[in-house]
Amino acid sequence: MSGTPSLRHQLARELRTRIHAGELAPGDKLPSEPELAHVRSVSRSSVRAAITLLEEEGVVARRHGSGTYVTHRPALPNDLSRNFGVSSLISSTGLTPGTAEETCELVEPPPWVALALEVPAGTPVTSLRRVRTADGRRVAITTDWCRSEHLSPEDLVAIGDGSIYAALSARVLVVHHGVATLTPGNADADAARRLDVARGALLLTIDQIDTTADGVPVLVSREHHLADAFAFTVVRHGPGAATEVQP
Amino acid sequence: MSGTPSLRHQLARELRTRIHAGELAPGDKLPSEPELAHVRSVSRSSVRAAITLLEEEGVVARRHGSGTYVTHRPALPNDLSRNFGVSSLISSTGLTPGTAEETCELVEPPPWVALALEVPAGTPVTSLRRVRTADGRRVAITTDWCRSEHLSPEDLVAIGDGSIYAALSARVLVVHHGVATLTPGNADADAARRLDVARGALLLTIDQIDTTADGVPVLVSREHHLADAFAFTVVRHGPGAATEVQP
DNA sequence: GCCGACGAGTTGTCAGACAACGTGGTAGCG
DNA sequence: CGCTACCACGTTGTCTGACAACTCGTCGGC
Repeated sequence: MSGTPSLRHQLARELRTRIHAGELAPGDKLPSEPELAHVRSVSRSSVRAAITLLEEEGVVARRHGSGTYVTHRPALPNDLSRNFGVSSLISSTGLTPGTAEETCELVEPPPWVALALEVPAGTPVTSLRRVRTADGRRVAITTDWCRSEHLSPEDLVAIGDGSIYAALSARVLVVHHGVATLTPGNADADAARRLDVARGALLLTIDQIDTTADGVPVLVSREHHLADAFAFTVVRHGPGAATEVQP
Repeated sequence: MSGTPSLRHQLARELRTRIHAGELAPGDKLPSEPELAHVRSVSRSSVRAAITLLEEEGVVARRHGSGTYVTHRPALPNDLSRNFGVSSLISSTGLTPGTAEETCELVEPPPWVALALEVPAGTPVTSLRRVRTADGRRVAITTDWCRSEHLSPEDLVAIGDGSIYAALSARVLVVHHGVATLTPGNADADAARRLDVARGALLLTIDQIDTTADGVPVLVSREHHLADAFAFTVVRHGPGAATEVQP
């Protein structure tokens, strides 16, 4: 697919890395656009486009006539607006991710999953069920479903610890974005046993539908997280800046 | 403060409205950049900058040499990445928002709130505590804290049903973004009484710190939502597109 | 019928210019 | 000495025009 990302995305990525690396601290002023353009030997248009990306991400803020500044923004532990897997979620806290009780099979999905995957009810789909651990402690139950013609159970066992996203990308099914729904819940008997906690323990459930840029759903997942194992955060923009809902 | 938003933001807003209004359906191709520029009598640069904003929001996707297309994206009931108040959250579901048990006073905040507001522990701050209703049903408990020099208790009772954000904006304290943390929980005795539910009922708690573009914290809030009253969703981008965490 | 080349249309990048705005310094005034 | 008004400079915002890179339908040759 798209071999090289566009120039502005490369530039944005460079700047983002420099900022996150601490080279540019919050409140610092970025070099001026003409200067950045000269240093990298690109046009000012491209630099501007790149900075616009970062601005929309909330990483920097522009001030007309003054300069562009790195915004004061806390390092978010687990930014929900980014689509990471559970493994990177765990390793980002410094713990070692692991897997227990992995089950990979062809199953008849729950109705809501069939609906999300746009397959007729009753159609068998590939399912991957795992209990995830952090430094050995059981912290989450995850279930992934995808259409059997996209990934077969054999494909899944082959990838092992690799990301499902990577496996899908190899099949030209690049996940563009996912829509997640969050609901609190209590552990039922089965979940309590798998997670090795008392029945009724607090869980945060994340149901998610991942789709390509064309709107084709490729992956549906349900994750039950132990409430005290993670803190989920999200940056919320606005309120005035954008978005009004209409009836 | 910034009287007029920059041209590209105006253009982006227009396009966004047209798309959300259904004038441009998912999958549709936008008019070409030169055409949009000509129709609105602005330069192509500004149109490009506007579309770049929408692209980063995930509303449209560009394809080099082909065109710009509206992405397939479901209408999200309550997009967490947007910073709306509880009132608009309720009214967006078609119900009528209301308030019960409103308390507005000067209090000594919990330590985490004092920390977030960057005031010495023990400093009295303005606090607004409300039980929110939807069509009369009690659905959420919200508590807002802000520094007393920003908004006094008298200011708050004056605004009545108006938004706190609006009151802050009038004081040149424009909220740029907020960072929210989500945790599941069970209703304690007090919460159960206020919400008129059984003790132990499932709640979703949202702790949020709103700051200006300069990183000045202006509003801290804690909201306890009845789990079955709302569904919170968030769009998650990636995974490949952006963001790699580094140690 | 199939395949390759072509061309119109679109986005991506470049270059240079001027306008709008903030900021700091400086000269003038009280 | 302190304060204010003004001005020059740097930075971002927008405009104009051009060309490169790419997509996709079409048309001609085989």
